[in-house]
Amino acid sequence: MPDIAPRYTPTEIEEKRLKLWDEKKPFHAHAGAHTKGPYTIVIPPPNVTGVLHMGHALNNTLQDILIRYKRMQGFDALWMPGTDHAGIATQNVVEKQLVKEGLSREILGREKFMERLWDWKKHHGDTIINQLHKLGSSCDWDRTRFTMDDDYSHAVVEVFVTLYERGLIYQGSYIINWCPRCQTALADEEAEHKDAQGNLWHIKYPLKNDPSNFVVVATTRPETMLGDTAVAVNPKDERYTHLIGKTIVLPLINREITIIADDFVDREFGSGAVKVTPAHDPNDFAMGRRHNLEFINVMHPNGIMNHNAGSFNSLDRFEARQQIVKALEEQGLLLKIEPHSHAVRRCYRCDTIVEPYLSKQWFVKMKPLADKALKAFHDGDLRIQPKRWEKVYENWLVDIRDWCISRQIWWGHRIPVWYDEHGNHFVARSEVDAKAQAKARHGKDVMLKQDPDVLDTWFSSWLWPFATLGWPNTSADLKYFYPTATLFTAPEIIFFWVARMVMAGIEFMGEVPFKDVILHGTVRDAKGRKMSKSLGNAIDPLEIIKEYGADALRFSMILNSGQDIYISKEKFEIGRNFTNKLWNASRFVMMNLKSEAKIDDFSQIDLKNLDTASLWIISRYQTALTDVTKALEEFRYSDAENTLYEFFWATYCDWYLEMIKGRQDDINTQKTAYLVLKNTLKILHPFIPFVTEELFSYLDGKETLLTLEPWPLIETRYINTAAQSDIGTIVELLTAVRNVRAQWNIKPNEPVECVIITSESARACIKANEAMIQRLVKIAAIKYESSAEGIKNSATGVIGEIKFFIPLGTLIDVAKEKARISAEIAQMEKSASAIEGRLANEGFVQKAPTDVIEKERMRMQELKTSATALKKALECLV
RNA sequence: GGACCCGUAGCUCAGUUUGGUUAGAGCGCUUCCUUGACAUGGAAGAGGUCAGAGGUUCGAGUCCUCUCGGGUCCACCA
Repeated sequence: MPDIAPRYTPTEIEEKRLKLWDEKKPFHAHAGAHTKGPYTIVIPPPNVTGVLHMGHALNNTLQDILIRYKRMQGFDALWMPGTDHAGIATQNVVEKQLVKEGLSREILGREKFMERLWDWKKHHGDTIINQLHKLGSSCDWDRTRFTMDDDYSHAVVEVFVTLYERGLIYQGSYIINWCPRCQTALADEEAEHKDAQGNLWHIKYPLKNDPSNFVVVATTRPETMLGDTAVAVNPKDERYTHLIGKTIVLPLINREITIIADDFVDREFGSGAVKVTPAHDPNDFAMGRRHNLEFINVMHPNGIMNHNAGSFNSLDRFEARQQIVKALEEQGLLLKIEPHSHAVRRCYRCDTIVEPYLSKQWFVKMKPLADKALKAFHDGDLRIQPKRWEKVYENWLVDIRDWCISRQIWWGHRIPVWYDEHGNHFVARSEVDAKAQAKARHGKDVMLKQDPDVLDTWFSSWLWPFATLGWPNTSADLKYFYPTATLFTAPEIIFFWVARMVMAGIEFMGEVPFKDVILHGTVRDAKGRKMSKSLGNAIDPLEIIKEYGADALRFSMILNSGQDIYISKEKFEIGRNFTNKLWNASRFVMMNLKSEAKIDDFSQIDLKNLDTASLWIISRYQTALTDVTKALEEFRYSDAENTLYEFFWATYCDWYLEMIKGRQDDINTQKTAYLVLKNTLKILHPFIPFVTEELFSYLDGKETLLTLEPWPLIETRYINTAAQSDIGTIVELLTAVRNVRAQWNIKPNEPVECVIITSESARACIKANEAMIQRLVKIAAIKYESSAEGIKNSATGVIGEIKFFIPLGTLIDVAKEKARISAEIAQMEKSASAIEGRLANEGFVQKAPTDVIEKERMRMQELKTSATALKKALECLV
């Protein structure tokens, strides 16, 4: 192996690593390869239309950290990758292309259009997968699935048919959310509420028998009045009781409608009378059913008024609105226009205002599914983090409404339903099955036509955790790797995806699809705005990778992640600087490293002859490892990185490597520096996989696939414990400094660095005064042994022994130092008297718990003695 | 209209669950330093009425109420 290159070039080494990983396939998971069992996660499948954005980068980095960690722990760690066909989104993209060519899907016809879509998928659909790959995601790439793969589609059909057979899928005419631009039905979740400034138009509806009298109705959508088939009032509303049953002549088209009474009507709102348009409003639809009203549809699916609109036929719905208002005004039927802000539903894909529209669609009956998902949650089969999202999940399931799953587009899973010429439907797994059913029904072969619609995208994604493993076929993999362990995703899709996956998992696998759901924040710019292309504030992850490296991208992002993540380009310098530091420190350790120093285990270090700084770093390393492991177990990745950043940079580099300069010939020191670095690289690997593996391979002297290396063991014997105080040690320590100065001939104003090993009892006291002592004598590190046995194992075997080495050249200003210490003494005395005051307070003594009082008393004692000791210490400074 | 989250140093956040040391960290900033691992570096330092008001308490960043500011999710009053 050649030496580590003097300069760190992320792009180069990342390419090299990716190539190696593609070749060796270390991410491939075999059922039963390891004793620890399976650990599965599935990727939230990105859309095939997508290009990598920061949200993906975050989501996938989190998953990669988890799965690499689990792999190193010895699990059969499977990360299932794949993409979603994203029905409407993808169809829109291709339709836009067609427009450029002067074509449309109607011109092309279904078959040709589908070809174009598959073509598009083939050439662009894997873009995002390649980009995730670049990020270092350790997915089992050979298993990459697509929601429209043959076997996956098979699963979708199976689910549809099974649910139908279980009575959980039905067809019906209802008011659904209709996007006039995409010309398809949308689920409730796909029609987003957005506030809009509109008007409330108050319109006079004349009575038939008394045309000079009116009922006033208010509406935000005047164009729908053409489809009115009643006016409703509250039965308890005295203003109107005499009018119930009377006839009204609907203005503009002079159709006669009746005044009905319905409890739904709010007497307080508007005029207290409501126009009823059963074909264009969900409430009115319900009223229409209750009162057997006529359903008059006044619009074409594209939002253009139809023949029922009389003279407004062929106008766009918003144009019609204006014309109608104008006409009403001219006829003196417009009472007033009131500004009114309300929420309007818009298509989540194209932002077009959604029209409540009456049509025949397929629905999933959600209540029975939701109840099971709720029960699983209440039974603790499912945990959601952060906890505040639990309620969101719960509420949605409690108030759940049926799910409209048919879409009037072509890109997607065709609904497995066939119709005969009478309109009877046959739900079947295949056309052959459907034909057989029809034959049984009619006693002869009949012509069947398949439903032209396709299924909602989420009707396939909700099967993702098990359909990717081959369901409905029972494979060994499915049995072994299901259920998955943890799901990392964005809170936006709790309803769309998470809750529905839980339902499908329980319904078809009899088990929740994952134990833990971790919902992470949104990536925002420095000003807190969502990153989006349209705002122009998006930072392209690929650009960051190119400039700083994927490791830097990953590291910076996770380090920055709080609830939401605020990112600007400069933030990525932290990651770049850190990886660069890692590189240089490794170079330093490798300089003049003897080959026998290349060890794998701490037991190969002769602790008895080890310098104290090395003992200290081993202990600090063990502490860091413990903290990081704990943080990883609790999904606190930002904390884990912080610990590592601190440990490696501030502790290992700034202190330890500086301290051992000059004694690097010592084989034990070399061993320690080497092994601690090597293990730190391991611990850092899940976070920054490229640079750690590259450096590890240099250190190891051979190509190593770090993700297959075992996670380092926590060796508690190297970890120090806390204890009580022994103020004498400080005095002893400071006196010793004087002696050492004399012995080593160091000038009085020249500070020295030292590491001490001391008894457990001195810890608290030294700890409390560490800052001051460091200034005074530069205590680099303190090693504590907590028991007699520990002391026996320690390098010196002597309690309270103080070792000094490495005089520093930096001068300090003694007078300034004295002033500082005096200030500290004053501070301590102040604190002590504050506690004294508290202890003198009757209320405190009477009401505070005794252990608190005891603690306070001890603290005051400590402060007092510390202050005394420091006063003595001042005398040391000549 | 309902529910939730956030407000702590110039910036990003810990700390609040269970009230009890002198409220912490990183970045940034200031000053100084560098000829051999690293200026993508090293050392030292300044910087906070814990959004505001009131309450509970011997004691509040932490618990309660309200106000202000920022954000998110849900929602069929036309």
